[in-house]
Amino acid sequence: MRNPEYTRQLIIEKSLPIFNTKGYNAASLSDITTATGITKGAIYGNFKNKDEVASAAFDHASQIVMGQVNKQIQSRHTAYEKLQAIVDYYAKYVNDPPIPGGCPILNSSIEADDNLPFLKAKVIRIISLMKESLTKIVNRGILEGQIKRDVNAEEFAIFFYSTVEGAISLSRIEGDGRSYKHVRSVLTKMINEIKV
Amino acid sequence: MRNPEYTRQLIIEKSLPIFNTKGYNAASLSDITTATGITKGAIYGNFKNKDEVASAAFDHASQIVMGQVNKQIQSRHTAYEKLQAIVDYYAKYVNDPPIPGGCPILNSSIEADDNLPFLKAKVIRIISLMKESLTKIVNRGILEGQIKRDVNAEEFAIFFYSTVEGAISLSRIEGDGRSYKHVRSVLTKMINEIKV
DNA sequence: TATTTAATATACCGATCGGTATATTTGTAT
DNA sequence: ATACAAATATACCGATCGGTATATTAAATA
Repeated sequence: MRNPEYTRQLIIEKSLPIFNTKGYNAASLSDITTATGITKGAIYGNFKNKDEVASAAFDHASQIVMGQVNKQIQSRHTAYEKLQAIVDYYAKYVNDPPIPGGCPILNSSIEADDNLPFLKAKVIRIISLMKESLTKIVNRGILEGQIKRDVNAEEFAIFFYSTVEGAISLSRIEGDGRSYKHVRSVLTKMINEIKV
Repeated sequence: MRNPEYTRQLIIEKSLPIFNTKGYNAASLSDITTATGITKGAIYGNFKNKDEVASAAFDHASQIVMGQVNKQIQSRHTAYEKLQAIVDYYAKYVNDPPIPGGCPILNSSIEADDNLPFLKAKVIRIISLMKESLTKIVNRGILEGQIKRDVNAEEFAIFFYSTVEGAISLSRIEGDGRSYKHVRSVLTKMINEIKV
């Protein structure tokens, strides 16, 4: 009662930016109680433990990121427009990311790698989805005669995603978008080069 | 007495892999005392606080990485060979990095970004050195007629570094080198394309 | 409106954190 | 050999951690 679904959602939404900025270890339960205005009792009434909160928060983050990326993809009608739209979309991760703290996939990837197996599995899955989505764009582009037939779709997708994530991390730590702009420039050229 | 320089070095060398795998926050003083076999008294006799230990450890990491990269650079005599050697060098970061936990620059970049200003400054500096080093390779390559004159050296350097770091994070979380191999393949093509 | 039950708040737990004050040990110089 | 000083070890500090047991509150049912 007192709407546990709302409480659960409140916890997820308020804790996500905390996990994404401070990281899983540094984000404390008291950070979450402060941010939500509710108590530990309510948190542990809705989640088994801190891992489950972080897990749910990451799922929420994945949903946001994938949703926004898919929106970019669906609003364009050719493969090269879709790719360019994704590059442009990620530009905002430098100064105004959809979730404070930068890209949650990249952040969680680094932190979960050696220490958080429950998160690692989720990160791997969402990265796989991203790669798959990008690969499909290229492959469909080839089928529809927009992209050159000799392009290795999966290879291009992995390369594309690596470059974008790397550029975000670079520009974020530097605190300005110059590096990302340079990378964007190169990626734009590459997108144009694989056009038919 | 009892060789404080040795003790200091011991602390730095033993704490570095701990910081690099667990992250600054999760790495505890007791982790370090366990790894070194010395006590907190010895640590605080040689360092002001935990920040200073992490700071010194990161400096050590920077030295290792830059040293190994420079070794790759110096052992090749053309720009494209140098660039290819760097790509090949970073391949080992996936399964057998020089410092356990992956690339300390990337890891620290993500963790320091929003929370650790003392580390952030150091990360920015070492990234700047990496970019400068890569830019010089390309520029010198242009001057010596190995690289096409219309290549934007700084842009290529930033792009190159972003891609490599992104590829490492991808391959590390996935736990195998397939993604890195794909990225390597694309980068090799690009290196060949900027050759005269 | 009284009762029940689910949801949230409160109060507390042991463990561990970074850090410090002090005791002990060790090398050095006298 | 002894005294001194520097380096390290020990013992302790308050704060905070994640987590839990219990009390309180509020909605649903009757």
